[in-house]
Amino acid sequence: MKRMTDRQLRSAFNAAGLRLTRQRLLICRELAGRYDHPDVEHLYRAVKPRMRQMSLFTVYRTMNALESAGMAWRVATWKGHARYDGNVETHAHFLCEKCGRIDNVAAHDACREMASQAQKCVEGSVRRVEMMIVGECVACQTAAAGA
Amino acid sequence: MKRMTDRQLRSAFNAAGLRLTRQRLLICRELAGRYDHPDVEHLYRAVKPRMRQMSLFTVYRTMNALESAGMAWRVATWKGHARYDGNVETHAHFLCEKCGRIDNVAAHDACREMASQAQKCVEGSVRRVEMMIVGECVACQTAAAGA
DNA sequence: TTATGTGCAAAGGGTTTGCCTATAC
DNA sequence: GTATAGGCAAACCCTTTGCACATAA
Repeated sequence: MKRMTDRQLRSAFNAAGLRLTRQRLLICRELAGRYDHPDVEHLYRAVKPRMRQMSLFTVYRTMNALESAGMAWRVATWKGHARYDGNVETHAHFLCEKCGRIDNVAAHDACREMASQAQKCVEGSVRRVEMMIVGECVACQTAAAGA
Repeated sequence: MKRMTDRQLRSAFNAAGLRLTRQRLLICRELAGRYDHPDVEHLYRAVKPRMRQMSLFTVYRTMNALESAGMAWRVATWKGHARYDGNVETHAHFLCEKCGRIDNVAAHDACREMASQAQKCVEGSVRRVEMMIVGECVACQTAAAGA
């Protein structure tokens, strides 16, 4: 999600037919400030201390709403957990299969190529493009070598 | 999975420390003959009539084994179902968010670019690259327009 | 022969849904 | 004021695991 004032965020929500509640505002702010592509559980744990009555269910529902509105992307599933990204522009990720770490990747050329080609390659409509490099991160490689 | 004789398939399994059982053979053959990226349930339904004692659990375990061995890829998750592909070369997919249809996509240039760049873009090791175009297929667009 | 895989049942765990209350518009 | 969202609990459903038996090597 791009840097937005509360007012801009409210407009974005309303344009999507959604209301901007205090819970949703807090979740959006948390997601926008993160680059680790958190799952629902992590978002909940980060946000709960700042709002006592925040519930895990609300985070689930908020993420579904954001995804439907195109304001956030479900970028991967790791060990059954959905992982989210507030950055809704075509960009690539690296997923470590061992620890689940997801990094942004600067594969600009490939992303440009894919973004520009996507619509020509398919019959239907294109909503977004996901590019993921799957492997093992350095930390896990080091740990495995040491063990 | 490439076209293989039973003998070649057995060698591939054994090289991965796996045994080629009648169940696994049947599942592999089914997966190799499909281009719709089936989930476990669909594989099971296709294979069950040809082997009475085949169990759903075995399909789950077989797919996990194939994935670990790099003989099949879990290419997407749709509505909580893991979807599999026997073709383990870098290629792109189109996923229809409405109906879950997954097609192969001929985005050769982008795939080549991504495959050649991937290792340069990340610190860790690269196991595979997934490229997915997400949108709505023509059938669903038509259905929506007609409704 | 012996480690590996299968079948079954039951548990596990992330996610969704129904209902009532609270709140954004 | 009214439709929408939150809170809670219970249900859902895909998937995994433990154990005894079967089987590939």
